[in-house]
Amino acid sequence: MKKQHISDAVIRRLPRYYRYLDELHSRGIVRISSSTLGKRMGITASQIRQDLSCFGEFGQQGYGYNIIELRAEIGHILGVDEPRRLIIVGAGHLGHALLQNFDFAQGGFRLDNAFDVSPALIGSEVNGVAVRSMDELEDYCAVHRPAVAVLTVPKSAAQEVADRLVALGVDGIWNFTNTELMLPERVFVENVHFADSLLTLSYRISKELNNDPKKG
Amino acid sequence: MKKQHISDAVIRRLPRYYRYLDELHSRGIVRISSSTLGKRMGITASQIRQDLSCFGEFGQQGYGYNIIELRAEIGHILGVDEPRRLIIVGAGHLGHALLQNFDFAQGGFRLDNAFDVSPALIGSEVNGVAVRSMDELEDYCAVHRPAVAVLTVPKSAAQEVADRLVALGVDGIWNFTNTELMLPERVFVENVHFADSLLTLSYRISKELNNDPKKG
DNA sequence: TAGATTGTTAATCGATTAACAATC
DNA sequence: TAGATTGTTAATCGATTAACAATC
Repeated sequence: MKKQHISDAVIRRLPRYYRYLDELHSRGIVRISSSTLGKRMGITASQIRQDLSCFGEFGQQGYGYNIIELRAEIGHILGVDEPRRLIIVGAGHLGHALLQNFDFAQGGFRLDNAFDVSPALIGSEVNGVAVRSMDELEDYCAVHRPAVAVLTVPKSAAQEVADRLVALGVDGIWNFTNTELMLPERVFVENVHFADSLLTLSYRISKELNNDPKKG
Repeated sequence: MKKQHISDAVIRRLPRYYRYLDELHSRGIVRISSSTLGKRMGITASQIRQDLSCFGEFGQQGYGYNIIELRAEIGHILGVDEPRRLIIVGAGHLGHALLQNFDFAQGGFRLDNAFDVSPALIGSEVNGVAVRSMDELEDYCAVHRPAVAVLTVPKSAAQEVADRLVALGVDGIWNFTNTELMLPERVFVENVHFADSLLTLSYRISKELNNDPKKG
C-alpha cells in the first residue's frame, strides 16, 4: 500500500539502501532478505520492509528481494532515471573539487556548465565542463532551464546568487555555503553544512573523553 | 535538569543554534526569547527550551537568553573550547578545497598537516599547511596524536586508510569517501555523503514534478 | 507590581519495532 | 508440501508540542 506522506527519515534512508544494493550487486549477489540486509546495515528488518512498503511491493514471500530489481525501483523512486540538467555556480576550490570528483550522472544529473565571476577561471574548462561568466547566467538558464544549481560561492554572495537562481526558475539548490538560505517554499534546498557536521563529531569526542568511557 | 542520554536529533540541532546565535550576535542583538528564536529558525519555542534543558539552565524568566552567554555555553557543549589536533588524509581536490576554505579553528580544531601519496603534492604547502607523505603518518601520529582525521582519499583506499588511522589512535573520522566504513565502536565516524544528499534533492524534485503541485 | 518567559511535566504525535496471516 | 519471508496491522517507544507553575 502506497502512503500519501513520506517522512523525511524514510527519504534519507533511500540513498543508503541504494548504495548497499549497488555494493551487493557488484559482489555478484542476486537476492537478499530484509533481515540479512538489515543485519548488514545495522537496522531492523521491519524498518526496511516498512520503508519499502511506502512505495510499493518489491519483494516475494519466501524469497526476499531481487537485488537488481530493487535497486532499479529505488533508483526510479529517487528519480535517477529522469535526467535533469544541473549547473555549478561558483568554481572555486570546492566547485572545482565537485567538478573533478563527483559523478553527477550517477545521480541522474547532467552537468554541462559551471559559472564564476573570476576572470582567471572564465573560459577555462574543468574535467570537460566549461566555466562561464556569471554574466551569462540569465541567458544560459533561459535556454537550458537547469533543474538544480550547486551553490559553491562564498558565503557573502550566497543569498544574492540564490535569489537570482530562483528567479531564473531552478527547482532545487544544493547548498554548500554554510548559510541558511531564505527562499520561497517551492524551491527545494538541500544543505551540506560542513561546519555543523564537524561540530557533531567534536561533541561526541569531547563528551566521550569527559565521561571517561567504560571506566566510570 | 541534565539528561543522561542526549538523542542524535538534539545533537544535530546544536550546531544550528550555534550558527544562528553567531548571526544574531554579529547583528548586535543582545538577548532573545525562545519564541523569537524559534520563529526565525522555523521550529517551536518548546523544542528549543527542551533541547537546552538537556544541558542546563541558560535562560532567565521574563527575559529570555543572553546571546553571547548562550552561544558560549553551546560552544562549550560542542567542545569548541578544547582545541584538538586534526589532520587531513588525502590532499586531492576535495582535501585541497577544505584546506583552502574551511575554518577548522572555529570548530576548535588545530590543523597542522595533510598527507597524501602523490609525489607531486608531497612537500608542498597549501594555505600554510604542509603536505607530507603517507609514509610519515605513523611517525607523525606517534608524536602529535591527532584526535580527528579528515578522510578525503579515493573510495578504493578508504577502508584501508581508515583502519590505519584507527590503529594510530584517532578518536574520530570525518568521512568524505562516500563509503560506509567498518570500524570499532569506540571510533566516531561522521559521514558526509555527497551522493546521498544530492539523491534526496533529486527525490523531492521528481516527486514534486510528478505530483503537479497545488494543481491536482 | 504586572508582564514576560523560563524550565519542566504532561499530552500528543510520529516513527520504529514486533507480530502474524498470507503466500511464494 | 514445509520453510522462509513478505506486506501490513498492532504495540511500543521516543520525540515534539502544549500547558503551566515558578520567578525574574
